[in-house]
Amino acid sequence: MAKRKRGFRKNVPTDSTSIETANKALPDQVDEAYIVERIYSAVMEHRLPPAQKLSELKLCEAFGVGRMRVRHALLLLSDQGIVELEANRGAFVASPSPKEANEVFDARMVLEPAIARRVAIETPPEYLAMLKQHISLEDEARKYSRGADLIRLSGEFHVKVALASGNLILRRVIRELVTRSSLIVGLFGASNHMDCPDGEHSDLLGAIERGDADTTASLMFEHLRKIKDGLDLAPPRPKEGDLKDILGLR
Amino acid sequence: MAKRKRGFRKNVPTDSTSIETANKALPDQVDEAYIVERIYSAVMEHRLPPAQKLSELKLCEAFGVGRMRVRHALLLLSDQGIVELEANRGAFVASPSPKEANEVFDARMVLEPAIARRVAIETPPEYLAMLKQHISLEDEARKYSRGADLIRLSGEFHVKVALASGNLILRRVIRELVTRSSLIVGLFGASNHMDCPDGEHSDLLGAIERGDADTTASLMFEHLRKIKDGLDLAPPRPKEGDLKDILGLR
DNA sequence: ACACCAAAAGTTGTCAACAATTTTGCTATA
DNA sequence: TATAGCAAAATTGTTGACAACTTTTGGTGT
Repeated sequence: MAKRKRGFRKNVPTDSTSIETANKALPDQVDEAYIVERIYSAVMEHRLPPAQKLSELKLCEAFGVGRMRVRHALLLLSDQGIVELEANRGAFVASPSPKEANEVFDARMVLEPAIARRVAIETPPEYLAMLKQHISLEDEARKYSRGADLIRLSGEFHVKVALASGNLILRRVIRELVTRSSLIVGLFGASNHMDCPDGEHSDLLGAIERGDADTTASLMFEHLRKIKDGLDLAPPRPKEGDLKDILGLR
Repeated sequence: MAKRKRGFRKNVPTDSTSIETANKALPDQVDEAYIVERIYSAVMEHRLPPAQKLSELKLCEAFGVGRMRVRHALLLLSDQGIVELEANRGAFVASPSPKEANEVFDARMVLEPAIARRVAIETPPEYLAMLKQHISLEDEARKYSRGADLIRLSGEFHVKVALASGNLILRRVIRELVTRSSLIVGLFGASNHMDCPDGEHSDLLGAIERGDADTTASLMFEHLRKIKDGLDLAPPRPKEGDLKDILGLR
């Protein structure tokens, strides 16, 4: 990512927007990477819904930066499938089609078991501790029914497993896919959907701790399959033109 | 990627640069994706060496576009580790450190066997034909000692295996890693280095055709290990300041 | 001859104005 | 009242000028 030396902000917004929900102070230097991170987070926490318009002006005000920074960030996000750019119409949070959704989960079911297997074979102890702590956070969120936190944590677990490989490239790949999955779950998740069924992360960690590579891989695979099966991808969502069909007019 | 409707070029360059080697006519619409593709290709064919300066002005002339397009392309490339941006100094073809090189091959050795396994389990016939044809291209290049072609084809084979999964996300991930590998081989490849040893791609395809998933995965793993072992990653390359050490002065 | 400093040249980063397009709101007409 | 057409407003895309920084060049003094 680009390095910035002289990244001075011009004006700090007084109000917080839908993206800057928590009244966190903005960092001294707001660069493209920071904006990308914040949008990633907002998507992961289901605060930015699919197809949400991302107006340049609003983002400029939210982050207190010029339009260029925002456009750069949106370009990067679009390259990763998190945002869709339409010429002269602006940027929108991606709204994956069922076909794309299939592709994302298909990719995850190929990649994540392999990564998890590798983690099971050899995990630096500090990463094991991180995973353990993460699961206790999940338990706590579940215990106190903090739904929003649980959603975020469920996704983050997968990212942390990838991180536990010690390889930042793998983390990056999985983070991208997990974020897109978050959009997909928001779109296609049934009402009674569970993002990551209760004990499964815990079972996975157990297999990793035992160094049981095969079990780890197959647990990860089944775990993802279960999530995917919980989605309702069958009927392709109707296009704009089919509005009449949706509303039963015709 | 951003869609463009009115992408008119302003002036077509008369000379061809190091990037625009083949005197191919530029497409009507030169968008960011096209520039990115061309730089990808140039890196894969070892025509753009690591640390090569990518001047905005020269790229503008080469592609006949405004500075904005070029900057967008460079930003995307830097996000993928193909290009490094230094503030106020410009863009350079990435020059991976031994540590990064390790990380890239490490990631490939985790991901590619899993992808290859999946391809072995189920390959649409049209992709099988594509892989076969590709190997015959490689054979031809070897036969007539077309070294430059062989380098490019060796890398492309891995991308095509990923493509044979039918999943474009997987293709994208592997393409990024293969391109970075091309830089790494250029930097750390021993003089007698073989990018992809002779018969190995052929063996791999054989295992895929037989549907032998386990063999496919392990062949891919060993293949990558062999390539990595052919590199000389041991001594971290000296930094600029250590020039005296290199020249034996001090 | 060499180190040091200053000016100049060249390149990148930023901004603001403008152009192009889409969206919105209004008006006239059937 | 509903609709088509048109004008205004809002938003995005692009360009060119300028500012900030780096590198090179040339000069000066020791």
